[in-house]
This record gives sequence, C-alpha cells and structure tokens, in this order.
Amino acid sequence: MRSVSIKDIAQEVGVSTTTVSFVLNGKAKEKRISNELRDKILKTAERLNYRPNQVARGLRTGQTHTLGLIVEDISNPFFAHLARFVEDEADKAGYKVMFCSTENNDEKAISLLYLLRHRQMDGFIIIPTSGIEKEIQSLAEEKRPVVLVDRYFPGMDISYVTVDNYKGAYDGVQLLLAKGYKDILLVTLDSEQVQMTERERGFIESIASSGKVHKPADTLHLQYDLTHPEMVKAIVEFLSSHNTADAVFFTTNYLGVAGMEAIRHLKKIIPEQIAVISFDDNDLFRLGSPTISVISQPIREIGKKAVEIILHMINSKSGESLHYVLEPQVMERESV
Amino acid sequence: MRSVSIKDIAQEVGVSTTTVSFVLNGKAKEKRISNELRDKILKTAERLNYRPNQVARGLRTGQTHTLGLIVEDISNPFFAHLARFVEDEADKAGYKVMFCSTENNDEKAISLLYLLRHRQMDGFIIIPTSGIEKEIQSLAEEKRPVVLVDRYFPGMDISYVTVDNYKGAYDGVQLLLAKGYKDILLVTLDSEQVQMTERERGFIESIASSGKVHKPADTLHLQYDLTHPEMVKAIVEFLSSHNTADAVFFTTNYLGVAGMEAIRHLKKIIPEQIAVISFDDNDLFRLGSPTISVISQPIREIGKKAVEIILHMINSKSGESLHYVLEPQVMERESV
DNA sequence: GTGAAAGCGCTAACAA
DNA sequence: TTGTTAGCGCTTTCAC
Repeated sequence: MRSVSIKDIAQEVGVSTTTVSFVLNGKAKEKRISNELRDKILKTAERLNYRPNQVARGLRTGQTHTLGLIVEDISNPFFAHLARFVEDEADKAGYKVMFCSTENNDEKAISLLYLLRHRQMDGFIIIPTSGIEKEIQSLAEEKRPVVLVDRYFPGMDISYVTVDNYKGAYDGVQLLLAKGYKDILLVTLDSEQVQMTERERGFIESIASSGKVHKPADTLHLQYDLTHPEMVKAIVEFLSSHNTADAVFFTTNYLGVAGMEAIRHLKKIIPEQIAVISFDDNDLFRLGSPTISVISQPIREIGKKAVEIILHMINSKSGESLHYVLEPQVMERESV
Repeated sequence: MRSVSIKDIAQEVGVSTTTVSFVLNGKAKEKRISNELRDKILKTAERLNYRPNQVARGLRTGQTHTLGLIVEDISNPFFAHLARFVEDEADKAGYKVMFCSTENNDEKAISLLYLLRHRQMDGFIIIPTSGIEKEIQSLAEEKRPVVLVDRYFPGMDISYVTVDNYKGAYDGVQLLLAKGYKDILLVTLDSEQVQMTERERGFIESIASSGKVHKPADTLHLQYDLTHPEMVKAIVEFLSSHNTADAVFFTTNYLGVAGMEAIRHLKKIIPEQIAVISFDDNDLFRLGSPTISVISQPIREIGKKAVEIILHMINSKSGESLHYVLEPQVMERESV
C-alpha cells in the first residue's frame, strides 16, 4: 500500500537518501556525484516507479506548485471558462490549480482563504466577494502572491486583472442609441462591487451623452442571493411595469439568461418589441433565436494575465502590484 | 511571515505540543485534560489566530481531506455543474475538491492521476478517458477510493455512477417516433466509451422497435478532437447530404450546440424542416427559440452519489465497489 | 563525492 | 493529567 519513497531507492542502491535526493533533483553535477551512481539511482527510481511525495516536499520547501483559484461559482460559464484557461496556463508552467466556489458569500470566501492558505498554495487567484478586503490585505502582508480578477478593491495596492467595465457598458449603450432606441432599461445586481458599479456608471453616462437622463425607476437592482426563478419573476414584473421601454441592458450573463426567460414568458418579440444587450457571451446569446448582442470579455486573456502575474510574483518574490485592464468587445447581433 | 504553529501555542501557554494537539483535536475529554487548561489553550489558539497546517497534518496522517475530481473539460457546462455539486456535497463533509481537466487526453489523464495521487488525495472522482484502465486499476489495487462518473469500464470492478444511457436514448427516439418523424439522423462521437456506445445502441434499437432499420450512412461519427468550427462544418455537410431527414438526434451537449449552429447556418426551421433532440440540457436548449427537447441527466444526483460513495469508501475502508445507474429524463420541448 | 542529521508542523504511542 | 519522543518523506547544511 505504501508507495515507494526515496528511502527505498537508497536502500536498493545502497547509498544514503541524501545522494538519492541530490540526483533526483538534478544536482548530481553540482554535487559531483559519479555518473555511474547517478544512472544507477535514476534507473532504480524508474524501475520502482518512484514518484516524489508532494506533500512531504511541500512541507519541507514550502512550495507546493499549486495555485488556489477562488471563483464565485464554478458552474457559471464565465468562471468555468476562466478556470479552464487558468488551468491551461498554469499547466504550462508545471502548476496545478485548486478551485473553490464562494457563492459570493463572505464567510465561505474567508474560510476558503484560510483553508487554501494552510494548504500552502503558492499563489492565489481570487474573484473577491465584497467583504473580504481585510483577509486579502493580510494575505498580501504575509507576502503571499495574490491577484484579483474580474473585480478589485479600489485604493488597495493589490494586483488585479479586469476589463474596462465602464467602457464596455458605455459602448453597449451607444450601440442601442445608434440603433434609435430611446427608452432603455437597466437590470443589474444590487452590489457595491466595482465591476457592477462601473457597468452601471458606464450605462448612465452613456445615456446622458445623448442628452437624456436615466431615471432611477428605470433600473432594477436584484439581490445576488435570489434563486433563479425569483430573478425571472422579478424581471417579469419589472418589464411589465415598464411597458413603454424599447430596450433592456443586462449587466451580467445570468441576469441576461434570466432576462431571456422573462421576455419569453411575456411573449415579447426581440428586437421588435424589446431590444436586448447583455454583458458576457454564452451559447444561448450566440446561437439562440434571435442571437443576442453582448459585451464580451476576453476570458482567455484574463486568465492568462492572471497566471502570468502570479508566476511573476512567485518567481521574483516581488511584492509590487500589477494592474491590467483589458478591453471588452461589443458584439452586435440580431437582438438590436 | 511564518504563521503560528502548535508550538507557539504550547510555548505561550507553557505546556507541550502534545497537549495542545489533543485539545485542538477535541480529545481533551478523552485524554482527561483539565477544563481550565483546555480553555486556556483554546483561547490562546484563538488569540494567536492559529490555523492548523494541513500539509503537515496530511503528511502525518496520510489524510488530506481533499478529493481529486478529474473531468474532461471544466468549461463544459455538464462538468462545470457536476463540479459545483461535487464541491457542495464534499463541503458538507469537510472535504475540499481539487479539479483538473483531461481534455479527453489519456496522457494528460495519466499524469494528472500520478500528480493527484502524490498530493495525497483521499479519494478520486474520475470521468475516465478511454485509455486509462490500467491506471485506474492500479489505483484500486492500492486501495485508494475511486469512483468513476458518467462512464465506466465494463467488466472492471470499480465503483461508478452513471445514467441509463441506453434507456435515455431509446426514450428520446420514441418521442420522435411518436411525433411521426420517420427519417431520423444520429450525430455522435467516434468513441468507444460506454456512455456513447450505449446511447448509440439505444438509438438504433429504438428505431428498430418501430420496424425500421437505421442505415449506417444516417449516422455521423465525429472525432473528439475537432475544433468547434470543424464540428459545425462537418454537421453542415452531413445535414446537407441528408436532405430528406426530418429529425436529428445529438448524443451530447456540445454536439447539440454545434448542431444548432449548423442548422442555423443552413437556415432550416426547427421543427418544421427538422426536429431536434439532444442529450444533456443547457441554457441554449432551455431558452433558445425554439426550445430544444433534451434527455437530461440528474447532475446534482450524480455528484451527490459520487461523493457519497467516495466518503463511504474512505470511512469504511471497504474496497467493495458500488454501482449506481440513475434515470435520465426526456424533456419534450418545441423542437419536436 | 557521499553521508549524517536536523527540521518542516503535526500526531500518537508510550512513559511518567 | 501531561510530557517525551519518534516519525511521516523530503531537502539541505555541514562534515568527512
């Protein structure tokens, strides 16, 4: 049952574990171990099918070659894709990734943070919930590599990768305005998180650019913790009570999905009776009938940058924080 | 930088690390440690903000309270949801989950298996690729808890959780037949994996039940490793060259998605010109226009069962293999 | 060139 | 009721 350890090899070859360790770590030359001995050890390791015990190694070196990725919800396609790209990039550098979902719940996020910290993750890629500033701060103070993704805490000196949410929303609304829509609704989350406030700000200023004023009543702020049916219901009610509206803007993918469901329920025709645009792309928006215009984020780039930053921090041991703001892209489709 | 260890607490309180360890592990009573001492230790731990080092604990106990989940592709909604449910269930039992994607690539799967094994995962939940029988076998021989999900190796005595793929496909075709469709195409993967062969078998026998014979030429077998656009292209060509067909059956979600794209490209109307049914549900099928009939798998149940089995194996140390076959559900929608 | 030994943080026989 | 000590598998300093 016990797997072969460095000790077994040492015994087999008749040397000390030290020598074996040196050879296995490629320090044979440096330590001027004879070629024959080196080969013998290597062959024995091979023959016994030796695999180093990462737990023990991690304990000793403090390095586990593992990154922690804390997302909001791994089943959300945005995060699922992000996870995949992070995994791909990390893999190239020989790192593994451990994922967890916070459900946007501070308590859960904090306990995950503690947990991963004590599983000796070498670095953290985090989609932060709003209430974990303090914990992030203390991670950084412990000089643990951290990079925030999708959102960040303004004023805090932590690395992050995000998109220009303001510009994305602004441009999305400009598309609607250019198409002649005049009475545009906003459906967003009731959230203080910067990515959401920026999208709302972009929306409002874009409307303002056309000389109009967006009335607060024309915005629906949904609680994060609603169930999916509750969201749909709330959107149905909101749309019903704003019958004159000719367009609606959703600030994130699952709101957009719930919105599609609501519109279908109301039997409204897109785009004749109501135009639709949403943040984040997905199969439904891309292939549904009609196809839905979106403000799409460069998810692969985001993941790539995040890993790049983390690896840089790990390798350089630099505490310097790096910030990347990528460009979202408005994709015009049939829904406008 | 160094976090507080059990030693710090011992020093602070003025006792040995053993005592602290006992108290922290809730063995105070068992070891008949005085209440005052216990409280003092607990308070000190709290005050110093002590968190146990899981790596060290894992090294000592051989238990990491971590499960490895090896999926085909975490960005595929089926696996993303599965991952989420597995995570939820594991969490309830105090276990964390480490995810990895194999990309359905044997080599990658094998290296992941080695990797996770040596990171001392307490158990493995695996969506196996077809070529890793041997490695699964050796995991089992080492008495490591393993459960296969979605597919399994017939004839191998390993736990698994799957759905009745044969019945799902059979029932799906029955729906099409009942609606009067006569010329039904099959689009599936060129795969030896049991879930796929069973779906194909269910399809063919279901057609046969109506007295018809499904011609091999009416099946499109796609390579797994095609890119998405290549898949779409292949399906476009297949559908174009089978113009008399009135329905098409897709054996998995991303084939269905690619199929929707192909049908859209061909400007065929669903269901008037072609009816559609696919294995696995998703937002596009549920909310697209028209909505698409599916054979949906009880993903939450699958994840729950898988975790249940793994935990049972871990706790009972029983090598007995358990098999669950859950029922998929045909959901009739507008596409038929 | 190679080995002895200490130590990462924790647990658990065994001793006292 | 509490402490001593060995050891999980590995790396690395120092000694020979």
